[in-house]
Amino acid sequence: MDRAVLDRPPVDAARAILGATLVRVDARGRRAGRIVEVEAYAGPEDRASHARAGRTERNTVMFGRPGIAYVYLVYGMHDCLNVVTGPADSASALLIRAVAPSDGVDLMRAERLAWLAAHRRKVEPDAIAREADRLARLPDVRLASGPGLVAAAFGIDRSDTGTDLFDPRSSLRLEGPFGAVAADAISVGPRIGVAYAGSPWAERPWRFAIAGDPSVSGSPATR
DNA sequence: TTTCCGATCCCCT
DNA sequence: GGGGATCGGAAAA
Repeated sequence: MDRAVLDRPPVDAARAILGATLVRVDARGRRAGRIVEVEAYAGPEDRASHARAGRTERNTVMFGRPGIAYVYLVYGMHDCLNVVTGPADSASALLIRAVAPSDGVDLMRAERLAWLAAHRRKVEPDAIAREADRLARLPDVRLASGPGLVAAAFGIDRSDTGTDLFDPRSSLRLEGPFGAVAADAISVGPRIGVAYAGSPWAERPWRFAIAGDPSVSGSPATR
C-alpha cells in the first residue's frame, strides 16, 4: 500500500513524495498537481518543528500515523499543508512547499481569488485590485509555487487537519507515483525560514526539490 | 536587483 | 505579549 512509502524517517519520505500527486476533489471540481518541493521535519528534538514543544492541541495529529494531514496557520495569513510521516508517533512530517499544477488550473485561480477576498480586509481596494489583476495573468506553473500558495490553490485550511490522505474517499488526498524521482534529479538545501531554530537545525539540508522545475518556490521571475 | 516591511491572528520557551 | 515553516508591494541601491 502507498502509505508504507511514508512510514519511514522524514528525510527518506521527502525524497519519495517528490513527483507524487496532490489531489483535491470537491463540489467545485477536481484539482491536481505534482509535488515538486518539500521539507522534512523531525520530531520534538528538531528545534524547527512544531513538535519542538512536545504534544499540544495544535500539533496532536503529528504524533500519530503516517499519511495524515496537518495544516497550520503561519504569520496570521497563510495555511500550510504537512503530511505526517513515520516512524509512527515520532511526530515527523513533511511540509509541502510547491506543486506543479496538472489539472484544474482555472479552479485553482478561482480559489486563489477567493483567498484574496477572504483574507484582505484592511488593505486598500486599489491594492487588492492590483493583486487580482496580477493573479489573472499569473502563469499556471506559479499557481502553487509556495507553501501558502499550495493551500490557497487547493482550498486547504486547518479544517483539513486529520484528513487521511490515503483514503480514496477523502476530498484531499495523495496519489502516486511515489519514489519516481531519481536522486540525481533532486536538489537539496537548508530549510527556509527556520533561523530561529539555531544550529544545527537551521542548517540541516532537509529541503528537497525537483531540480530546475519552474514551480519550485523562489524560481526565477517568481516575484 | 536586493532589501524592507505590512498584513493578520494563533500559539505558547 | 512576542513572534512566526509566507507573500507581495514598495523602497533602496
